[in-house]
Amino acid sequence: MISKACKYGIRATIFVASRAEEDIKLNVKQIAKEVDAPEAFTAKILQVLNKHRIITSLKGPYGGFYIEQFQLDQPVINIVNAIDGMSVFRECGLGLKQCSEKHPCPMHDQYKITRDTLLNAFQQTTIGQLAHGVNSGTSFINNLKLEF
Amino acid sequence: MISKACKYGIRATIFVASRAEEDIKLNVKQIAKEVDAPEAFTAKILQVLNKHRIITSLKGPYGGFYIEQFQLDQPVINIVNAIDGMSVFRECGLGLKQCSEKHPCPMHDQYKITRDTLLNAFQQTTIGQLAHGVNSGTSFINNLKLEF
DNA sequence: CCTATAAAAGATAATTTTATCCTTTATAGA
DNA sequence: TCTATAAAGGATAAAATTATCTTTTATAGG
Repeated sequence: MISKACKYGIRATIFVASRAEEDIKLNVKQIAKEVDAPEAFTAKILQVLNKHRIITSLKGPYGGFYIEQFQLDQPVINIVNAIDGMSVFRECGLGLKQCSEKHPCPMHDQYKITRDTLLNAFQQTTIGQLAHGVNSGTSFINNLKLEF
Repeated sequence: MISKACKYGIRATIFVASRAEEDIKLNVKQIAKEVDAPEAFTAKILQVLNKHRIITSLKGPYGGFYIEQFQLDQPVINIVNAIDGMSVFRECGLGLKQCSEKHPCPMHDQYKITRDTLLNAFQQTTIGQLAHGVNSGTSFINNLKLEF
């Protein structure tokens, strides 16, 4: 449903947002490492996010990625839209090109509910809210590092 | 979330099920055509479905695919499980390898709800029920053929 | 203005998923 | 037993997605 690129993008954005207070910029290496994503691929995704004004970037020394106050209030759906587009929320659960109330697939009603539930979650939740969860230690954007 | 192969598989199964009454067997060509899926790929999928006893096949002349009465009562989740496996219903919405109540990603609760809603739909719905919808004309397994 | 740094951009590669083709096996009927 | 039919199985191929590497552009500071 949602691409791997988009998931990396959401995690990266939340990380950058979680550091909004500190007046520092994060570079690709730091971000990729923190969110357990491949570095070069993360760079591409950050590029897209910057282009869509989800986050902000600055080139050169002391440059990097950061998030501005107004960007913290953006809903998470903006990230999904930037990377995957909105079509997933219109697509049929059984893959039909035409599937609607008038011409529904056999699972239309049930699938629509789940699709809309997820869309709603993405629309109602802001980047700032998720970053706050991470900062307060109630949620995480990376995997557990198991020492051995 | 759910692969294209799985969607083709569900549509194909529903079609075969919708013809359970008639004592005929359907061949790959007929099935692929009816559900708007590529023929050779559909053949592979039908193979898997037969192996998992979602549908039944018979080789040779007058052979083909058909569904038995007891198979009509199977929940749709059995098709998903046969083709994609159950891992999608355990996977993290933001792609973390470890994501659980104890170590949740920032969207864990919300994503879990949608994931469970869909799982529940697949578990509660039988193949026979969906086939009935198609037979009664309330739902469809193929695209509209627009004449021009 | 020069240098070092970091993102942007462009080209390419690897992997996964989707799709096709060819050969083998099973089976019904003549 | 022979032939025709249709699925099963195996080997490839094409497309899409994920991932990497190299070059270019912007910018801060000396």
